Amino acid sequence: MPTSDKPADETETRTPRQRLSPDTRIPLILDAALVEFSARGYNATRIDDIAARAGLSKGGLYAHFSGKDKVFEALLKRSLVAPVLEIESLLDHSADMRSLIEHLVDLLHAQLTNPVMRATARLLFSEGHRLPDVVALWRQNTLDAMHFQLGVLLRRCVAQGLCKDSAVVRHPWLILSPVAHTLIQQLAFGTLPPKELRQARDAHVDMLCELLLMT
Amino acid sequence: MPTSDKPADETETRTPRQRLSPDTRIPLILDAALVEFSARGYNATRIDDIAARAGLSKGGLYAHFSGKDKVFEALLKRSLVAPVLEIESLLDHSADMRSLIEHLVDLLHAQLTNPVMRATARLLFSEGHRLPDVVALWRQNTLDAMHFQLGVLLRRCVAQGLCKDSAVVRHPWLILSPVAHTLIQQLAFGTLPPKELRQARDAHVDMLCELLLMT
DNA sequence: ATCGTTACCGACCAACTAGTCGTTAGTATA
DNA sequence: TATACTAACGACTAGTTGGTCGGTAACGAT
Repeated sequence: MPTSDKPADETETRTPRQRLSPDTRIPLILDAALVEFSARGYNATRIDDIAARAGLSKGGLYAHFSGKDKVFEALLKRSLVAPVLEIESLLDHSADMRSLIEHLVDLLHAQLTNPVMRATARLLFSEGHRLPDVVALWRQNTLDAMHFQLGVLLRRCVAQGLCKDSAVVRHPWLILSPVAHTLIQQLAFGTLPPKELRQARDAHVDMLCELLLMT
Repeated sequence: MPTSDKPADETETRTPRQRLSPDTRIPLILDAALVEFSARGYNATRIDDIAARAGLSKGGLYAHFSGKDKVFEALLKRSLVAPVLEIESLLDHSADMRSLIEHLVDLLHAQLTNPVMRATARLLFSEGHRLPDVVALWRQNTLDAMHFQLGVLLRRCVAQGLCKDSAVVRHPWLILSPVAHTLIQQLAFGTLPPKELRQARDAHVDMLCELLLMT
């Protein structure tokens, strides 16, 4: 029996070589980068780790991206396109104000439990200063757009006599703020138990009902 | 004129050697570490940078701390002792509910504009996972304590007939949440212009008045 | 003055890692 | 099957940085 050309006790699975087109490989790399970057931050993440998770070697990765920072940039830019809030789906409930509020809060909290969104948010806060223009773009496309849409929606409800003209109608970001609080807790303390999340959701609904519902 | 023993164009001020007692040097090191860590994150910060900002060399720094992680730990632990909210100062205003609310919101927003607090918060979110026990301690000492104190205060106001029994009385964290929203914006987008900060403050007051004031 | 203590210096080392590049091997086309 | 193309490999380089250590100098005590 000939001795193998590799040490015989190699238990690792040596996937021979997987050749993929850039269109399928690049998303794999970005998925891997999201996991690695958000787990350890930009500097502590090694290119080799991203490459390994994406199923290729560092050299292979450099065939698709010219540097670590380019991977990071592409990663954040990809997350720009995701719509955060589909206001349209709220219109189905616009007859009953309470169910509209509940649906809205549920939509917001669903974002909180989305791991991809959480990872992106963590990167945005801790490493966003590397790409100020991308962050500014995200602010426009996501945060400001959300505030605007909420404002339009609520003012229409007021005009239709469905709800009171409250401070949160004039300042729609107040509606989002309880979610910001929960997000901060999740970033600082890790995932919250479902019970606490449900309580946060209910408290949020209570407050909005108190502010908006006609007595 | 004899040539100096150093290159003549050395413009840097070579402070000969400043010998300080640990009691005065260590705070200097932690101050420097807060600036450096919060500006660039844990991994991107070099020991030499902290040392230079603290006015000594790397070797000198290692006379006080046995490693980079120990500096970081001492830094976060120091910030634990700072009281975040002096509930007592609110009691002076407890006669007039509106002025109590305004004073409370002003206290919270003052924290937001405190650069030390902002830097600590940034570190807590982006690098807190390195020291989970310190973070847990911070949660107990600061966040939970604040929620508790707010709850006590508000329930007393309700009992005295000063304000309504609102959702925010049952869930005091809702009162803090607009501040969380502003904090997130500051972390992601840098310092906000004073005008926006004032608008956020006013909106916050408006909402709380709407929720709490007897009509 | 001298002596002991210790905060501090700075050259050095060892480990780590971003990025390079000549080579290898899948895949498509003829 | 032969050939061209290119995704992928992996050993290597160059630069960076956490940590060490023998020595130096400031300061208090006698």
